[in-house]
Amino acid sequence: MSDNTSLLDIRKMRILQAIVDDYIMTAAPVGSRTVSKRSDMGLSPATIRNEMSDLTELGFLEQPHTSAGRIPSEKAYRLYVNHIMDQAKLTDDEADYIKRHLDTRVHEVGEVIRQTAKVISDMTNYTSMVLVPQLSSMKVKRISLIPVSEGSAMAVVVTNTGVTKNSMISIPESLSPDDIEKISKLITEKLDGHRLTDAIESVLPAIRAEIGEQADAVCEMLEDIERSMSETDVEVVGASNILDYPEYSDAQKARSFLTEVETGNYLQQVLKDSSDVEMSVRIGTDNDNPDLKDCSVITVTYKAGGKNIGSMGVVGPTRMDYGKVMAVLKYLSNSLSDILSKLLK
Amino acid sequence: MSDNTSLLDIRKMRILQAIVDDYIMTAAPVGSRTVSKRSDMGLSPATIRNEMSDLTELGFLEQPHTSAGRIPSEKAYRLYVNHIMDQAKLTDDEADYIKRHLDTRVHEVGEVIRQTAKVISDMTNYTSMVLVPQLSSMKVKRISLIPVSEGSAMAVVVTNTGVTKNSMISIPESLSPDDIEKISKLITEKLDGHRLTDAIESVLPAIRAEIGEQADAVCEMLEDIERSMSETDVEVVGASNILDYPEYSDAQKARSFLTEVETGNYLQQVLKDSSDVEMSVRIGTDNDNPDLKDCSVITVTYKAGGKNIGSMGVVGPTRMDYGKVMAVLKYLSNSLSDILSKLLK
DNA sequence: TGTTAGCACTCAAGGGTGGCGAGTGCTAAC
DNA sequence: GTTAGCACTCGCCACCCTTGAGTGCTAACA
Repeated sequence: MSDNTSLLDIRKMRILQAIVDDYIMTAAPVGSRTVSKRSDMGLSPATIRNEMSDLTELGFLEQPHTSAGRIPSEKAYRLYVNHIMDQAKLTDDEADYIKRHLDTRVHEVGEVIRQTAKVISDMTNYTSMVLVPQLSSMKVKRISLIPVSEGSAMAVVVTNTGVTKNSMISIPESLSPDDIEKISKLITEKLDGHRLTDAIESVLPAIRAEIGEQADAVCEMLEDIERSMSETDVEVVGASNILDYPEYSDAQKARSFLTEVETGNYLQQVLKDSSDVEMSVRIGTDNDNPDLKDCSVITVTYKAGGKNIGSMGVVGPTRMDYGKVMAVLKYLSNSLSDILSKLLK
Repeated sequence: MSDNTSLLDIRKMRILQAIVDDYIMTAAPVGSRTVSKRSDMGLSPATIRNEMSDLTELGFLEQPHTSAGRIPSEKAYRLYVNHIMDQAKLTDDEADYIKRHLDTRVHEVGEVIRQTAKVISDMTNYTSMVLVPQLSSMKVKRISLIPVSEGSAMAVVVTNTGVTKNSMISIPESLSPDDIEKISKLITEKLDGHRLTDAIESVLPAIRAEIGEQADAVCEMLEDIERSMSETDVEVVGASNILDYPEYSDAQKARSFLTEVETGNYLQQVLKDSSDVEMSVRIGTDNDNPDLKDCSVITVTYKAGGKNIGSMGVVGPTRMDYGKVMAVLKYLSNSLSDILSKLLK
């Protein structure tokens, strides 16, 4: 991958940068004259043409048809992101915008997540997505069971970091509300400090010892809780932004993008898969999802208390303003981590 | 409104019906020949033309340009929905589809709501929305406060119908977890059988009498709970379906529709406003929202235990298959009411 | 040897033209 | 009251031509 660098001399790199930069702005094939006109280039169109011809041969550029300009290939975007691109910094205005819109007084995790997704989407004008903090890696502080009706209860799990999640579970009819309260206390006591995923193996024996008769029922409940807690939620904002980009002016293309985003399965998987790499960039067919073959997905992680607890990202056309998006995501990763670290203290 | 009926003789009505039916199917202006060819009409194009000319004068039809056919006006859709349209019944296949896809074994309200929204959208191919059951009209059975971290707790409200809702609230630092548990028991006891909205006026004095010192803090908490509980959630599915209709092939139009649906404020308001009329139909500019001026919104209510507890509906182009949508919604209103009545018993 | 000017060539996009067909309104006859 | 006939309108489409942006190649130049 990084061998690519040695394949290209500095001039080719600069020309490729010019082409990618221009194409990201305009979505129109870039011609030699356009590149040559860039003040800092100092080469005639003819020379540029020769270089562009080489770049095409090397697989970095493509030609929609003979007499059109060139457009960058996926390979070009990868090189661009890894070696060429200017690392953008946010302007003061942009940093300001984030500060004003991430309200640190909000005291609910879900609300902060939604705000963050909104800010990402507003600043980049692409589709943003934020995974809500994952419980699986955290330690349980408390599990409350609240009787709701015959045969059902709400389970609320609170972790040591203060992240909460709740879900309805079914309970055996044989358990009275009092029993439930007792069990609720008991499992909180036993699970305190353990991961939920370890619950069944490590803690159940102890529970079984104390409540012989109902043990099976409790075991089932715990499994139920564990199952529902491992379900992930993801907040998606700005899906319709895609319609601002001419490559999606075709209703059919837009439709398949939006359907994919609406169901969200693939993107959720990407966020989960990337939740341990600080920043990941998937360009075009890196996404093994045909509906997103002309899209790029960039993700970053966020932390609380120094530990990764979730990830967030952006989906947009392959012709994406990588510099800007990466800068925004990096900045917001820090902001969100700060806020959550305080919030979940 | 129903005066319109007397303005039109039966033949005009039948012609108008033919035109609306055809336009709903094809989205193309309907000409006199097309109407005449309908087997049951038995009139020549020329006669139809005369009638169409009258209908245009009366404001039921519009002409995009001289030599095009006619398209129905909003006024025509209103007449069509109220007096002309054949009341469609679902086919056996469709009823079957619903039975198979509304899994009655699911025991969580939220999940049932999501399924319902999905089914509506799949069957109609428009955008569906379902308001989750509203607590405001129900009586409280239990309020649990679960300490999460210093200064914050999760409040879980359970109503007598078994609907639950939870939210984070902030609590005074001075309250210990034990205090919270005590208060949780106390307010459950006092509020049992009351509406949450009455809580503060009717119940607080009693609470105040029992816990003098912390009463203000508790009062604030209750207000906080009440506020967050009155927030409504709405499940929206199938927004991208709009791209299947040629009137939204223009990216700009599609964009404004999708943005409006994505933020959801207006539609949420409509659902809330219509939560006491069995079925409501808003056609075009009935929606005082410029982004939806070419859309129609149809809503129905659903019940549990004989009482309206929420509403759901469909948004789509004004050229909407009203008969089908109304049939689907009516059927699903019953199904959902049945399921919820059992679920929330 | 690298750079550049010149030139012939390609091809998409845009504008103009004309025919086609769906539709209308009017009139006159049944 | 209904209908056939007819002249007229106008959007759509296919066709053609022009334009212009862009290319590749070649030959000359530093």
